[in-house]
Amino acid sequence: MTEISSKFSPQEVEQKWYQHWMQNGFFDSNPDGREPYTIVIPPPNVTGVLHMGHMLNNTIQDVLIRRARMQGKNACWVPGTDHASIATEAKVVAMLKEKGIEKSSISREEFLAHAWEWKEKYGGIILEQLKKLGASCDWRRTKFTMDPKLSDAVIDTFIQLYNKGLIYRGVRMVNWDPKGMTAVSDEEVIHREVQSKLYFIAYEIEGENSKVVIATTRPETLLGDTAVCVHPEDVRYKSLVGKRCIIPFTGRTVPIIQDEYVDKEFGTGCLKVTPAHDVNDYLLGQKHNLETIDILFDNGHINSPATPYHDLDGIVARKRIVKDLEALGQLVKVEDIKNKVGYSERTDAVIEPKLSMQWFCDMEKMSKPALDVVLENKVKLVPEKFKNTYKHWMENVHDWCVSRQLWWGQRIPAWYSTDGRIVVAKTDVEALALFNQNESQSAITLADIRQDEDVLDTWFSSWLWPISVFDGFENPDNADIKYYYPTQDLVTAPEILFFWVARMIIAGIEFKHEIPFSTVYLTGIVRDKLGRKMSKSLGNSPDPLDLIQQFGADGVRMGMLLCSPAGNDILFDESQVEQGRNFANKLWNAFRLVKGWQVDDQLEQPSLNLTASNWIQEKLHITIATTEKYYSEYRLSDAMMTLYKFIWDDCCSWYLEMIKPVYGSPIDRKSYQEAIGMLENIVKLLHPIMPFITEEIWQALGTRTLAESLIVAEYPKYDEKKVATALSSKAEMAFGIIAEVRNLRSKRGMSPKEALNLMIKTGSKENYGDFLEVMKKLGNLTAIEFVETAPPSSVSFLIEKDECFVPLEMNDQDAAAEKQRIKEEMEYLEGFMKSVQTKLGNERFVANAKPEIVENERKKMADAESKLNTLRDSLTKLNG
RNA sequence: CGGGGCGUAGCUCAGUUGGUUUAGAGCGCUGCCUUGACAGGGCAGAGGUCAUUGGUUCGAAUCCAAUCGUCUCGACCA
Repeated sequence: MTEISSKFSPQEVEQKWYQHWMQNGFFDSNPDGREPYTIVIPPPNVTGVLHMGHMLNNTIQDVLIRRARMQGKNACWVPGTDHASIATEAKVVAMLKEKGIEKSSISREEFLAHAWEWKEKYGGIILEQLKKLGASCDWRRTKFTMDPKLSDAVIDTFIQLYNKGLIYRGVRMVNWDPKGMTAVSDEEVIHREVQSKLYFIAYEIEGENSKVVIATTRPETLLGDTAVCVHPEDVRYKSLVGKRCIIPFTGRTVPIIQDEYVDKEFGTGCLKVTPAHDVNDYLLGQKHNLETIDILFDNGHINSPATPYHDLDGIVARKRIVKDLEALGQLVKVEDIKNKVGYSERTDAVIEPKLSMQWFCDMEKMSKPALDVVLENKVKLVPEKFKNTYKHWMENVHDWCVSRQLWWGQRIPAWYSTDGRIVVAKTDVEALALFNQNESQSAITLADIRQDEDVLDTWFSSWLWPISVFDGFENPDNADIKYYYPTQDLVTAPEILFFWVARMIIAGIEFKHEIPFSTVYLTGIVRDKLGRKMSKSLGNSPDPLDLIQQFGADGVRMGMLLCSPAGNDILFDESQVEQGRNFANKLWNAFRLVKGWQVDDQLEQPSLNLTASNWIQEKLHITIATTEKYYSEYRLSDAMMTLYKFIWDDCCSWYLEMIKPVYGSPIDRKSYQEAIGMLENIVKLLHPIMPFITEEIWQALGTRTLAESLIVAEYPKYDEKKVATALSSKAEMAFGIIAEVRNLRSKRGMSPKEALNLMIKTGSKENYGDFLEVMKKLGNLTAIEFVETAPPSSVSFLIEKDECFVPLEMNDQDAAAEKQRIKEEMEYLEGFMKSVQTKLGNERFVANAKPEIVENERKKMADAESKLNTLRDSLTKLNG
């Protein structure tokens, strides 16, 4: 046994077994007669590297998949990545810039060639990192949202929805990201409260020597003002309505109009209206037929050729305009104000509301059935509290802006003719045919049409994921899609419940007429121990691969699970993965102990070991039942903790200590084999959570064929017969006595090696019979006898209703301490009885409470009374 | 501003439709213990007016209301 290290070292073990599983195809799944269990991975961003959120999320998926596999299901975990159009395009643009190439100087085709090259080089990193974690994905099935088949699916569904009238093109106010130079969806805008300034600016009234003062946080937008608006009931401005005022720097005059939208209390009660750059102003503009003046270039620079601010950056222009207004005496005052500003999720640029021509997906009709399936629990959200959030969002959906002004992604299959017509078709040839189908006179040619320059939102690919990874669009009858769809569980972060989960449900129903998965497990957000979200900018996130290196993948997996109750955020602290590593080490040493025993075939099994074996079997099956229940409720951390306590406390602290032969002596064959069997059950139960160390121990416990690898071993099943022995409560009493005896030694400064005798005064000796030998061994007791009366000079303690005595020489000090102890115990009991008596003395309690509750209170009372009597007797004797 | 969640031991959390001892776990903490599987260990111990206030009830950590704190989602107040 000396050749087995006392410390478990994960590194080489992890690599060895991951290769073993991979090379022998244990992760692979093909349709067959078994029940399928399928998870599609939430495809990480192809530019991404593994962070703590991925670790948690993918650990949970792997636990579910490995457990299902051991339960005999056909487990299929489909991996892949998404193309993350904005993020990837930004990275490629940056890379090109470093090489001295401007995106604007190359063609779309050249750019895409660079992008693909970049993707091939860096795109697989995150998947390789998942392997370090132990993820048992079917890697043969790895998909990318821009794979030909998945792209075809995107284009085909776009065409299909367009033909159904669910996709349209229109000028709308969109969220413009001036850094990414693209529109983004509402969901990609993060609103943050910031400290801003509110500028009060005087506009001259045309033809009069008077002014009107407006208030704005964005003075530069005045260049695009096309009205000033007041509240119709605002008496202060009644006389101004219908007049015109002069917009500074532009020489333009705009009407003063009235609308109830204006808040009389805010600012001066006069609102400047810029329909091109504010959603509300846009609505006002439509209502009052106002002109729309777009004063921003796509890069956020001012587009106002007649003014000195032309082509200045928006922020620079703001400063200049404020300064110039001040010089003109038109800046009345500046106030500090807190307001919410939208930032781009991808580039962190300030979002500019901007009017532009975009493609939209009509969400209202499609979302209704997707709401119903969740409300009816056909798609179960775990934890359930997310149902509310989901409902609220689905009842207030807005149309989804699906076009992006980028090159990286699926190009929108819309074609424009030089005479201003639009068709949607898969290829230019098909488009041309559509253009010409009703043409009686001169048909147009390919040279007369051009394709839309924009690509589709990445989520327009991801929402098809559970179908497209199985080729369910092009080949709707193929074996995979028929077998694996709908999938079972989806594990993801609550942040993308709408971005992704809701849209997948919509797509599933729309295109497949079936929900894509039956359960959505929403993990918590990983935060640091101060409760802050982990982020690159804060630098508060540990590197997951460093953690694995330091604590082992098993330790990290277990550490993460232990502290992640469903749906609650997890406050990550390194001590948690340390706990995971320590647990792995504990298991390792239990294995080392058993493996090191000498076996003597001549030895009979002692009765002690038989009891131990029966008792631990009983505990094992209670544990199986408990974890089973927790898994069914997706309470993984509770399942984990149940196993932790079973293994550490029941198996290591009690069972192995019971059967452990004295140093240097051998063990009997039967006990040895039972111990090995117990270890085998433990590693099976633990394998989904800690795959590496368990496979290592499993393989070392016996000679295994390939097919007998732990990853495909049969998961232990609950057996009612095993708990019929009813040894648990007896064991608890024995353990209680052992603890009291140990405590007694400790309090008196005695060595654990000093043997003692024990006497028990009880009415039910049968409670002890099985465990007498256990008590002797673990309590270091020479003899245990049953007595009718208390022996002289002894320390006593109570176990349930029974009194136990340990005969000891008692000096006065000992006797006094003993008396004190008994008195304290009596006080506790008296207090307890008083509280029970209050209940029983209350007539209304006795009248109203359920009979069994009242009966139980009476029993509590009687038990306490009998204990109290026992203690009183002991005290009398001591006082003797 | 609106919706939702959460406040139980130093920390992270359990506590099942109100009653099983005067509330539990893991970690941490304190004391003691090392030739003997493991100091990444063993044994023992301390530690909580269940956020606050009121209500319903024979009985409340549990149900209701308000308050405070905290997190989260949503929103058009310039």
